[in-house]
Amino acid sequence: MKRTHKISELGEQLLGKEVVLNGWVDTRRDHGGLIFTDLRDRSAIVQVVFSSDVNKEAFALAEQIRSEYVIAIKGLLSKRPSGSENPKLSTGDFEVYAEKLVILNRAKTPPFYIEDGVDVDENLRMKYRYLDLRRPEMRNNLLLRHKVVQTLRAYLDTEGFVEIETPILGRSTPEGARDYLVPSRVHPGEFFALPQSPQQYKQILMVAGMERYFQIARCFRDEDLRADRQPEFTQLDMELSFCDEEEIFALVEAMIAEIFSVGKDVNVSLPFARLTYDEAMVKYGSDKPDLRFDLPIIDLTESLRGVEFKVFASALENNGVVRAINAKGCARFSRKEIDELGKIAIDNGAKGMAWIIVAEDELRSPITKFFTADEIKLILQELNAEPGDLLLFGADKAGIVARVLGIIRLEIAERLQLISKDQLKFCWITGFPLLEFDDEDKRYIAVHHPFTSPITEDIPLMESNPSALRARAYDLVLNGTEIGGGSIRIHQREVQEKMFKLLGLSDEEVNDKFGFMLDAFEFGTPPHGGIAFGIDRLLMIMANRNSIRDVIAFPKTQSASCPMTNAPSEVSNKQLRELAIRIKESK
RNA sequence: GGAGCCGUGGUGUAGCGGUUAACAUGCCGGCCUGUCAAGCCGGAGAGCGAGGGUUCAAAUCCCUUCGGCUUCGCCA
Repeated sequence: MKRTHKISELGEQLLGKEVVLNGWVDTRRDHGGLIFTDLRDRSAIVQVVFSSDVNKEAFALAEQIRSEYVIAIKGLLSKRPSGSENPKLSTGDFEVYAEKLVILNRAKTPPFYIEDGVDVDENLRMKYRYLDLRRPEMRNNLLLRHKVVQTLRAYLDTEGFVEIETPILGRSTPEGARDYLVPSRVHPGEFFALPQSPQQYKQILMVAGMERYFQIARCFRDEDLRADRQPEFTQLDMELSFCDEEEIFALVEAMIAEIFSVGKDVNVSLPFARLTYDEAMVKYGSDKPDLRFDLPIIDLTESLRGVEFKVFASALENNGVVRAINAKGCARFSRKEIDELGKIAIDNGAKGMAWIIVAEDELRSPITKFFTADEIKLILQELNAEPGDLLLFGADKAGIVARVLGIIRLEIAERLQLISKDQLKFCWITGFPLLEFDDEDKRYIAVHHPFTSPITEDIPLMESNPSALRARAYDLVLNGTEIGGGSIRIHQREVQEKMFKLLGLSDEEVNDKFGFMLDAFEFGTPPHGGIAFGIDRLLMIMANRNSIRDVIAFPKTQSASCPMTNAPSEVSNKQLRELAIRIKESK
C-alpha cells in the first residue's frame, strides 16, 4: 500500500476520502470489539479505528499490533462522533476507519517510554538514541535546528555570502584548546589536527578575494565536557572583507531577528544593547551578563576611600575595590540564607562577605559599628537602600570582587525568581583587552586569538604598554550565555609579526606555523573581520533546554564516548602498524 | 586532575543492618464497541552497577572500581 498522505495533511478537504497512512503505533486502546490506535508519523498523530463492523480481517490483525510497530493502513477519513473529539491532537476532530492493515515491521517493547518529559538515564537514551529521537520534543529540536540552519543559509545567500568548505584535516596550532589528532599513514610519526575553528582558512579566503564567506562548520576541541560543551560542535562561521564592527553588528542583528522570527515566531527587538567589557565587569561582574533582570553591582570604591573599617581599607590600599549589590526585598533572608551566600562568595575566592540588613527602623549588620554615621548614610544613599533591602559587599582585587558579586547576583536572581523564561536579552560586549598576562607562564596570551586587531590608536602601545591594548573584538551574549564572538582581524604583516612576538613565539615557530599567513598578508590582503556563533548553544536556548546534547542528534557522554556505537574503540594491530603507532602497555 | 549527586524488576522510584525487596507504569493473558494516561480482573518479571571487606546477618555500613549527570580546573 503506497502512502497517500502525511498525517498532518489530513483535514476537512479529505473528509470521506480514502487515505493510506504509514507510521508507528504510538498507543493502542483495545476495547474488545473496537480497537483505537494512535498512529504517528513525523508530521503528526491521528486516531485509527479498527472495528469488525468495518473490516473483520483488519480488526483481527489489529489485535496483534503493539507499541512502535510500523504499519500501513487504508481507510476513510471521517469526522469523529460528536463529543469524542480530542483537542490535544491536531487531527483530533477526525479519525480513520481502517479497512486494511499491513504490519510492515514488528517492534520489541521499547526500553523507555516514547513520550515527552521522560526522565530516563542519559546512558540509556544515548544507547537507544534512535528511540530517544522518536520523542516529539527531541524530534522538534532537530526540526528547529534544520529550520534555523536553512534560514541562516538563505539569509546569508541574499546578503552575498558564499558557503565554502574548509579542511577537517589541518595542522596542529600552538595556542588554544587541546587538539584532536589524526595520525598520517603516509607520513609516519606526523599528525593532522581536527580544526578548533576554521579561523586561518577563512582569513585566507579573504586574501583570496571571496569578500564574504560563511560555513556551517564542525569544530573539535579535546577538552573536558560540560552541559554546554561537546568535543565536536557546530559553528556558523562568517568572515567579511572591507567591513567594520558596525557593519557586522547590523548584519548579525538582522540575521538573529530572522531566525527567531522563522524558528520561534518571536520578534526580537533591535538594535541589541551594547556594553563595554569594563562596564559589564563592574556592573554585572561578568563579560556575559544576564540582562533579563537588573540587580546591578554598585562601585563604592571612590565613595569609601578613607574609611576605617579594616576589611574595606586594606582592600583599597592594595589597589582593590569595594562594590555592593542591593538585594531588594531580601531583608527577610534568614541568617542561614545569608551565610549560604557568604559561603558561595568564599568558594569563589572572596575572603568573606559583609552585609547590612535594612530593616524598618534599624540596620542589622556585623559591620555597621565600624562606620561613622555619615559613612553609613553615604552607603545607604549610594545603594539607594530602602527598608526591606539586603546589602551585600565585596572588597578585594577588582577581578575577585567582580567574579564573586557576579555569581551572587545570579544566585539572588535565582532565589527571587527574577528570571522569566520567555525573555530574550541580547547584548554586544565590546572593548575587550587584547592581551592578558599569564602569571604561570610569565607571558602574554591573547584574550580572543592572536589574529585579533588592536584598536588602531592603540597600536603604538604594542611596544610600550601591551596590557593597555584594547581589542577590536566583540561577543554576542544572550541571556547570560555567550552565543557568538568575533573580531576585526590584523591584515598587515608587520602588525601580525609584532603580535606573535608579544605572545612570546620565536621567529622559527612563527615561520613554521604561521609563515603562510604572513606571506599571504604581503599579497594584497583586504581589511577584514568576522564572527562565529555556537549553533548548538543558540539552539539550546531557542529550544529551552538545559543541555546542548538535546539539540544534537548524536552527542557524546561526559566521558566523550558514544554508548550507541561504543566509540571510541581499540583498533587492530594492523591499523596501528600502518600508522607506525605503538600503544604503551597499561601499568 | 579535583569536588558533589546518582546507580534497586523493562522504565521511574521506595526501602538505608534482619522485609516473601514495596509502589507506579510498562509487559503477558482474560473481559470489554467510543477510548485517547481507556477501564476491570489475573499473571510473570529484580536480589539491589561490579569486586572486596565489616557483621551471626548487607540494597542498606566501609573500601576499590565502572558508568551517568552537575561542577571547578581546562575550553586562544
